[in-house]
Amino acid sequence: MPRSAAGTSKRASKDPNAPKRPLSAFFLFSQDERPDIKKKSPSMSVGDISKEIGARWKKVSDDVKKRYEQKAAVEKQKYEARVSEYKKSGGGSSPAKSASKGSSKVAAAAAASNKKSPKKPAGKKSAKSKSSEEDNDDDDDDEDDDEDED
DNA sequence: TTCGTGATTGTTAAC
DNA sequence: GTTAACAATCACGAA
Repeated sequence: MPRSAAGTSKRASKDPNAPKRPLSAFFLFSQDERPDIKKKSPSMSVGDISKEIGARWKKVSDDVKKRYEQKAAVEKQKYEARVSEYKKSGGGSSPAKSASKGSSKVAAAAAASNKKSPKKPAGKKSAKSKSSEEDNDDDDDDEDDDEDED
């Protein structure tokens, strides 16, 4: 089924400043596998790599899956916390406010996305996070790691 | 120069 | 309960 077919904007309430959704177990798995697949097959396109990841995902043992699911659960908790903060900051009512100083990373990311993709809400192509914040320790510094511009 | 496309699965949230 | 959007990734093409 064509997921991107419907342009009905069922979720018109999508806020550009809303926290990004957490990565699922499969996506965490893909992040680990993608570099490996790329290394083995540099000529593979993103779509092909995705297929390969999907195939591998079906083959991995439950133990491995469980490990990724646990990581995904952690991400989910962080996401929920971020949503909480986001709603407290205005819940999209006043994006400018949160962008000013309300939500740390969300605002920064939104600002960055906004600068890069002013047309798109959350920037489907935001990405680039790895290149930019590869030095970012994957802990939970997403609460307050920016704001150095002030 | 900048953005969309493609392809995957899981999760979330709107209806 | 159902359904569709959206999450990461990035080379490449199109405008």
